[in-house]
Amino acid sequence: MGKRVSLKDIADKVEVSTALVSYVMNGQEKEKRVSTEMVRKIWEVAKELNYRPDYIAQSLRKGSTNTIGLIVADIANPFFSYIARVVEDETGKYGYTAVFGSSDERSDKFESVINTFLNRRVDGVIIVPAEGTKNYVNDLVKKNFPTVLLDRSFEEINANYVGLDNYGASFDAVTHLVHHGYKRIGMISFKSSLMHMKERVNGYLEAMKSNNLERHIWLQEISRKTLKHEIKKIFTNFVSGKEQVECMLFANNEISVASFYCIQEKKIKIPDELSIIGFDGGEAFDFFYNPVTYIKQPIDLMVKESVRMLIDQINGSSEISQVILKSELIKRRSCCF
Amino acid sequence: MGKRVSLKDIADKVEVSTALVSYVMNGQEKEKRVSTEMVRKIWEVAKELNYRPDYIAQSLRKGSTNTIGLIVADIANPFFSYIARVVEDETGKYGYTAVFGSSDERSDKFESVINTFLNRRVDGVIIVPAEGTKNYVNDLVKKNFPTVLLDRSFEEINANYVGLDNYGASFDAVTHLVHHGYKRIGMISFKSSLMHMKERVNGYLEAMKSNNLERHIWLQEISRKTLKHEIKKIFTNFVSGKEQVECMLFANNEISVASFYCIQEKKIKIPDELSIIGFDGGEAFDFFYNPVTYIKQPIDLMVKESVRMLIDQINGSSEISQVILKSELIKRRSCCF
DNA sequence: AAAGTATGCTTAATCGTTTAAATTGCCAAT
DNA sequence: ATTGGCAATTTAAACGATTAAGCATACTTT
Repeated sequence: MGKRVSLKDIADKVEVSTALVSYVMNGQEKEKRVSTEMVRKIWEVAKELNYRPDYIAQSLRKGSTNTIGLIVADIANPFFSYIARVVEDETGKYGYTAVFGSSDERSDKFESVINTFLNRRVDGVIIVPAEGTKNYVNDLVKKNFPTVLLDRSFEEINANYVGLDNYGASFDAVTHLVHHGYKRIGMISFKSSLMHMKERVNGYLEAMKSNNLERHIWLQEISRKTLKHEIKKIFTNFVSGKEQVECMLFANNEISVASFYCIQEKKIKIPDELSIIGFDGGEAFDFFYNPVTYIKQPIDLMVKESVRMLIDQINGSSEISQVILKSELIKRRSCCF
Repeated sequence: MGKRVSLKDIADKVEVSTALVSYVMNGQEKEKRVSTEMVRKIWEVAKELNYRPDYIAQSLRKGSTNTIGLIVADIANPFFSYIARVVEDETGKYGYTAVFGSSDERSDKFESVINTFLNRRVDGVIIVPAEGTKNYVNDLVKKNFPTVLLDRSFEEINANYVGLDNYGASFDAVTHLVHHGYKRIGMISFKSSLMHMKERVNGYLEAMKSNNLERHIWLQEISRKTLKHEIKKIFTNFVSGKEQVECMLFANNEISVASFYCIQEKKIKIPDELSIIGFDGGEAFDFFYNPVTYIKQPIDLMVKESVRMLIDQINGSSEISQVILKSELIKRRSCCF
């Protein structure tokens, strides 16, 4: 493979020092008083040799890579791949490149990915933390490593965070259902120590209570590892009439999609036999035979804000802030019609 | 932020040279005859200081970054995000990290992304080429830069390539339809100079011809830029009875999904009024009110193969090969029922 | 004429590694 | 006594950039 062209190659050809070439390449010809004629010559040769700066060498010298890491649960999940896309575009605007990694919701993979990022000297990270990564994340934050938590956070960690008002989202959704006459409103969520999940559940519970529907609370907290199996069990019971529930709220898109498959298979009529409402949206929600009502997160806004916060930190700001955004209920035929 | 720990910090503390520490860190204690006692001490201090090698420095010195670049059309598109996920896992197995970029099917963005990759000194690239990038890709290949084309290729370029038997996929799909009694079979595809698109169209055309259905050829080659608008026009005409077509083959998932939205909106009955069949699959295909028959690409296999080929090249192999894989027709209710 | 200053360029250290080659002691063999 | 060999370690260059500091030379000032 053709050898790379370095500053030295240009310097040799023009018969000057590499310093001078560097100044010109970086547009410092004014400050460093390089003669007009020399600037011309150097650019000419640089173009002739098709010079490309070596970012690796620049990074080593400058101590920064102009790279930020994004770690999500699974880049193949539409929710996260959309986030990735916006991160890519947004960081690009600031002259940064984004690198991605999937944690699979496992703390060991999470750590391995983030260690790789750190070894590669990313300037900062945007993290959708996985279960059990609290201490690791806390260490990062304490070390003052530029970090922004996205979508999920931990209690007792004072970190930059951008996320949804999850409590309010659930609360409002349930309230909306109640206003449409539903009483037996249930929820399927993950057993999780992560704040966002807890808040979604709390919003549901509190909304039920404040509407005097405590006796109708129907909460299935399932484990991610046995997702499909547990969902299947729930709907088998539902079909056999064991579960008295008119409407189900799905706590995220994984649960939603798994439920959709089950509902489709068991030919449960939506919304006649059961109303449903989920988080996040996506193609599955749009094309389910009756489009599914969902709680829409302002992903673009969330990502823009988190990138901005991260870049601020990288540039030295030590201000810590939590940004909580409002969701929007997209009403469709799967309930309240 | 806490200063990084370097080899020198360990060396200073143990009072030896950095070379010795480097040998130990790289497991070369045998070859370099480092004393057992010294090995112990160095590891002890390394752990105490929590030493992490600086990949940037290593890369500069070694001339390789252990990174490969993947460039797709849009990381938010489920087809590509799934590819990205498999690439991430697969490269990980070889000790490589993957970086991603989206071209948005634009040659200028494509070049800008790949230039960034090259400046960052990725060891190789897996490319889903965009329209109009043939010359650029050709240059890479000619320079012997490790490159694998995925999903799409160009004529007259002798590059490593992994893709589908697109001609056969279309041909077989149409043949299958013919066997089920369809005659007026149409296709919607993109106007494109890219091989995979042309082949899909050719497969359709040839299958029509060899079944004596030439008179029923109905081919809409639309432009990606005006996708939604043109799709809308097509279905408006269809509804008004202007188009005599019983079944439509969608040339990729973008066209499919755009069509699904239109079909849903216009309440066209599938498969009663129109049968449909698409490429790629995904949640949209699964949840469309009648699940959509589609041509399934063996993505896992394709990616595994392309990563393997790329790593081979990086390791010095100069063998060039084209791997063409077979698709599978996933039959569902949107046609032939 | 001496001193000051503006101009245009070079020198050399530095970032954190890797690694070929050199060095130092020590012991055994001639 | 000299040589050779081995074990254990050090030295120093290299990767490709950046950048503070230094050094001529020429041009103004007083």
